[in-house]
Amino acid sequence: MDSRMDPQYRPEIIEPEAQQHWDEKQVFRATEDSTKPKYYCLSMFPYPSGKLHMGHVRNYTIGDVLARYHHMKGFNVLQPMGWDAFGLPAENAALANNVAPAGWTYANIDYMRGQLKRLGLAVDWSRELATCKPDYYRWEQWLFTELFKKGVIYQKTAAVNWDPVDHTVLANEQVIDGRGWRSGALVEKRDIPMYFIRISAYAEELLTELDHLPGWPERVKTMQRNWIGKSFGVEIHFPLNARHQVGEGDANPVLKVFTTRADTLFGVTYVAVAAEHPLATQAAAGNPALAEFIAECKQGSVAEADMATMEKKGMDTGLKVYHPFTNEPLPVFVANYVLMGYGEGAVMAVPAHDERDFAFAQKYALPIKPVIKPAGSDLAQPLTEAYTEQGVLFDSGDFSGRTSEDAIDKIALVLKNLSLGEKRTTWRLRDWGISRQRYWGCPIPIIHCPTCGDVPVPVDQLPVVLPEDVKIDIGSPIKKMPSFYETTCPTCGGKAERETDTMDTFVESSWYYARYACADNDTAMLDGRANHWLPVDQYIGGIEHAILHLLYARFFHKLMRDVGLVNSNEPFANLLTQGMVIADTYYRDLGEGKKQWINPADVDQRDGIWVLKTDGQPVIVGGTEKMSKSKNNGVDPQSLIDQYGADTARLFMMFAAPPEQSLEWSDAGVEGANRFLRRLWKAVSDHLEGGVIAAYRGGELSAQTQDFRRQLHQTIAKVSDDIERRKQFNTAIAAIMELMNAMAKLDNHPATRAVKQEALEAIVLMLAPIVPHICRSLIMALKPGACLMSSAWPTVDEAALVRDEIELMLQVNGKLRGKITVAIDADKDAIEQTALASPEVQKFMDGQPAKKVVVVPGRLVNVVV
RNA sequence: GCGAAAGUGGCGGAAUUGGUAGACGCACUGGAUUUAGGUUCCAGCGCCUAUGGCGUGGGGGUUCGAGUCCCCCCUUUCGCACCA
Repeated sequence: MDSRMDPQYRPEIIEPEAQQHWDEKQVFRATEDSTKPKYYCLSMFPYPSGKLHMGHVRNYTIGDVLARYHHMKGFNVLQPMGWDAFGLPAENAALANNVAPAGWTYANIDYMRGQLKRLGLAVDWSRELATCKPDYYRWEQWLFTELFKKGVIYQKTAAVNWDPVDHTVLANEQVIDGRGWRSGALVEKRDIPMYFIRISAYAEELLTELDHLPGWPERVKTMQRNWIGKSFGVEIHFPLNARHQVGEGDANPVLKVFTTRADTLFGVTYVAVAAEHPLATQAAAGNPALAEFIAECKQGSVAEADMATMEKKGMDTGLKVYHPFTNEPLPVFVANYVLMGYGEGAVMAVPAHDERDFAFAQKYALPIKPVIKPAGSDLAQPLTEAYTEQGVLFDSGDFSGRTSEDAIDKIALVLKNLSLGEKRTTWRLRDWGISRQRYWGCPIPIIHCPTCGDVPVPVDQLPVVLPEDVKIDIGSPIKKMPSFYETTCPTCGGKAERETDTMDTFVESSWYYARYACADNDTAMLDGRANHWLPVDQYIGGIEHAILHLLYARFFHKLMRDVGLVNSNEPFANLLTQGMVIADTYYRDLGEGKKQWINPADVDQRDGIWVLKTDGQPVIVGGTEKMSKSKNNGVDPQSLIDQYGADTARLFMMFAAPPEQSLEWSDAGVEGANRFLRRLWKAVSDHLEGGVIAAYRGGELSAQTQDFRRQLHQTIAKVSDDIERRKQFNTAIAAIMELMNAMAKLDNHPATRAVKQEALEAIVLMLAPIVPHICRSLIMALKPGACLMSSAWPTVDEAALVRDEIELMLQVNGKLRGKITVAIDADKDAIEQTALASPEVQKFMDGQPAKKVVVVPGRLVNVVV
């Protein structure tokens, strides 16, 4: 093969050849082999939206590099792939194109599977799963019934976005500026019954276990901690009637509030309740204006970001509550910024020490009463803004003079003695509502019986199969399909109706990682193989999943543990959150604020200005944004692969940016990646023209070749560390490029050629996880008979790293002034003497002795004069 | 609004533990090769008033030494529970 090696790099020939070979030999098939350490490498599975986008290519290349690297390091690697196949886009596509969601989804899966295979991923396709298939979701339904029986799943009402024109529930993304996306009608909040999973019961464990996940990015853990939001505070009861003596509180009805700032209790000037609070409903009964205001509060979407940014409004209910200590009457307001779902749905308002309350008090001319001041100084009054720091109490009765921290404890104690409150822990985390009023999802396995109530579908009647042959209109077709919902009660045998809601698609993605271990099991959700492979050793996916998906999956793992399905506590040992793929945007102004977005592939730069290729007329350059349909700035990976091959696509993705950062698309960068691969091919081809030679095993080398060999082994050490520990592939590639540049300067003596053979073998193997197809061809050319998939990762020859001299930077007063060369074992005194004697230092000493000399071993000397 | 990150040449980025700022690549410039374009190869490439000085979003601080640590500010991005 060596002498007959094609002098041209032809990815269109070698890539299909390699893929066919791997496929036929089933080299990526994983079996439970306990003789080797296991490595379960998982990338977040794709939603089958139609075709692969660049984000997928990036995600799966990162995963593949890690999987292939660990394979070369001797691990038994599992890398599976599947489809997160239920979801809203299938219903939208069905409406737009008049096709059934199932057919659309399956066609997309088939197409995208082909695309993934063209990337050359080391995936075990025998474990492929799709969440929309009954053999997957039947186990989700089974677990639902188990959890329902345990009381972990329960029913209650919750607010949804209701479109009053289309008579349908809208997802948050279907609400645009408070209106339904299709009807344009003002959206309302509506309470409907839904099923909830008690994630709140696991809040403490979900929080504390974060401390035992060293392989997770700190920022993801911080976001999850904040999301769970454990806060220590005080529940305070405000009596609804004035008290005539202490201790009367017991029989007096109270309004409960929760606060983390009980120290500000004497600064309360009003209380505010949510629109849905019983007290608000009670007050509205005889107050039409208030009833109207409460109705107005129910307009708009349920999204928290919308609620938080809307104008803060309120209305006095006319009701009063009484301060638990001073017995002072306080007005009760209904406020649109108080959330019924958090704490007690009521807050005590302290305008002097809370920004929102301050703004609200100014708007409605409510009193602002400061009670906290910084330690050792006074507050400038009147306040121009809320003082939100903790400090020292004043004007607070017996508590004046205490610090905030001290006062919180003391106030809680006194309240407890009065039976008017106590210390409490609350959580921001709410139970997970999993009911969706949509069609394309996993049916909730519940039967509503007029006599027996909600009955879970018995195991022998599972799965409840979602009918796939349907016509899509506004609203879920199974809600209008008696053949689906008419049934009999499993308990009493009487007429009953099936639940027609489906589950949140986050449920499917909360346990798929475990199912890959035993996707072929048709008698149980999971078996012993799950415990062999779990936890996932490396999970890779977008940072946008930092909270919801990753928290739900952690939660589900604990649920599965507690029904005996898995024996570990956490699903993902190491997490890598990859950044977005972004690209420049181009547009033309159509007037009236409308823009025509133009794809980057259709523009060209001519004489410094960007023009549309088809008409040569200029276009406007927008910002660099996430690749998206709306900005038409997506670059199709398919055309990239067709033009340059999968290896170029993979190399560009890995080289352009470190995995956690966003990656900017660049046509020129792709060219550069391709150029490097052609140079690599040519380097091997040129080297082999000199004839077959064995890799260097020892013997005399010129100083230059010895230096190069040291660089080779330093590079092996660096690349291994970059991939394994730092997961920073761009610097690994850069180091290999540097090594290639250095190699090009070497001579062709036989000893040097042996070192080049050693270097090229190492370079090809180090690049193999990133660009496997070209490396398969090159290793076979370099070492006739070699097989890439059985080649081991190169090892560092410690002897090659030895050196006897080292260069130190020379600084004077912290500024670089020169360099000195010292023996590797030179001590501090010797280095200091060499530095002080150097002409660079003498120039600045001016005959004076040095004030100080700092020696940093192996790095630099700093002389202070 | 709340929570979390990130700002370094013309561009993407490097600098791993407070110790040579700008590795590697792109773009650009000059040269060689070529009928020409492309390719390939060689060299140069932070800025300035250039034997020196200034430079990591802006302002202050700690240190012999700061892109890195601390305080304040600005900008951008991500998430916010029914998009996945």
